Amino acid sequence: MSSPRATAAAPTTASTIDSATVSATPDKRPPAAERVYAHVKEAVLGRRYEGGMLLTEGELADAVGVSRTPVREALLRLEVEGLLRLYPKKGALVLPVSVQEIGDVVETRLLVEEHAARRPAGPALIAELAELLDRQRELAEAGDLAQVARVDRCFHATLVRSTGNEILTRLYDQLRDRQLRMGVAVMHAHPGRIAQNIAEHGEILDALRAGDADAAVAAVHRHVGSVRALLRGDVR
Amino acid sequence: MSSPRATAAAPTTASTIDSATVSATPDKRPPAAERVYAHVKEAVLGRRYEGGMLLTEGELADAVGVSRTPVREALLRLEVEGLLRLYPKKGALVLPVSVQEIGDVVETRLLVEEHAARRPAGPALIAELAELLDRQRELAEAGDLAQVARVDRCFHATLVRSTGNEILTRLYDQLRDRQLRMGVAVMHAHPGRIAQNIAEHGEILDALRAGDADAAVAAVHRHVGSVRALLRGDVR
DNA sequence: TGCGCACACCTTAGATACAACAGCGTGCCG
DNA sequence: CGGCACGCTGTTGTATCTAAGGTGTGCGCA
Repeated sequence: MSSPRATAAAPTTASTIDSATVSATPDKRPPAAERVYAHVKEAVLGRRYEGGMLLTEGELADAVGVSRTPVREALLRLEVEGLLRLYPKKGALVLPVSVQEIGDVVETRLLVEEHAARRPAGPALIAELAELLDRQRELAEAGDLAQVARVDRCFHATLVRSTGNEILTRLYDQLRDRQLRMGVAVMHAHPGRIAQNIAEHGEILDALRAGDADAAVAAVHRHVGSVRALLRGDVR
Repeated sequence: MSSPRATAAAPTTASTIDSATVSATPDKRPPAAERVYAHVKEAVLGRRYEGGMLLTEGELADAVGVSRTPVREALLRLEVEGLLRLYPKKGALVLPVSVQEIGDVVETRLLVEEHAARRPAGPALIAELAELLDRQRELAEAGDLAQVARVDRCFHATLVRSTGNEILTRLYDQLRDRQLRMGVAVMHAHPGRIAQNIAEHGEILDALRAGDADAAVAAVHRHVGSVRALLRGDVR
């Protein structure tokens, strides 16, 4: 634990020039500080770092095999995203999911998505959404739950992106990340939920196709509403 | 526009800091890295660092009188807030305000504020807003434009905060910051605007008092709409 | 004269070293 | 026996140092 410096992580120690430059190293350098960010984020979202846990820069530095400097960077970004809270001289607290947070996330999602659904949808958008929906159906039949969830998220993200508003798009992505912490097992726990999910997507798409803004908003409202119900039940 | 190199040496009007930091005050220390954040943010919002300018860590470190490490931290935060864009090995670009950004900010403001206005307002909220409006009237008569702007912002922020949604509250604050870059001189350039602003606030408050959600939303819509018109005209 | 290559400078990226601070336990003193 | 104070430990905050990357410029060569 207390080994201060990374001893193992030396992929670039290959001193022989030729081998290093040409073929031996398959360019194994995902931007360093990014690794920490990805590591922590994944761990927090995947609940491997549980809420209430206190992370320290040193620990993470060891765990990922870098120094504290990039760790700091990553922690800062994650705090802005609302996953951590940095305490001045104590460490980084993994924020526990609160009822407040769940409510806020869902309310904001609803606000953004309804806004997106209210706008008239062009043919390109409709085609894109239709394809995503098809894909989701296939994956659901194949039983690939993880992929289903991915496409589900993509469906919504596409809708939001269609507003052309970068602020909302970025915000929405963050919301989905935070929501990930709340309901990872939702789909898994309720297999029937997948069919309902797809059906609701279909309703949204149909309303958009028909150019009926009110219906689209209503469909989104129902859809997010049912997600909220699931999350409420999933609070621990 | 195309000036490639940063000519940012001059704007260090805050050079008085160093004298303050060293000896003048014995036990006074505003959180260190925060100073850089405040410095840069203020400079960017106040347009002393103009859009398109390329800041370097070293310059800022010198300017504020700290090392590059806290500068890095500040720059990172500011990038997330959308004021800067960090280019991998070049520096921090002060993002120029674009038409796209103006549109996005106003659209998002509108979305959030309308949402807030739609909710029924309790007596406490109404009282608070009424007091702010009064204060604004007084300040306007006294001719204190800066304070008027401050209270104006507070009025809206209070309304948004009344939703109890922390995500929206934080978002809204950021939006107002970004808007600051776009229309600092708006109020000053159009003195008659102040009266209109106060009148529009009054409309919002009245609608909330009456519990008429639709009217409140409409009033907010008009208000933000007129702000948008001003900003459009203020684009340079 | 024009093109290309190489070097030099300026930048960030990351690592490490150092200082200050907070919390806490223990031991001393009343 | 209780309270206070001191010091120890673990943490972040900051500074400095080294490596690597990129860009522009200038020189050499065709």
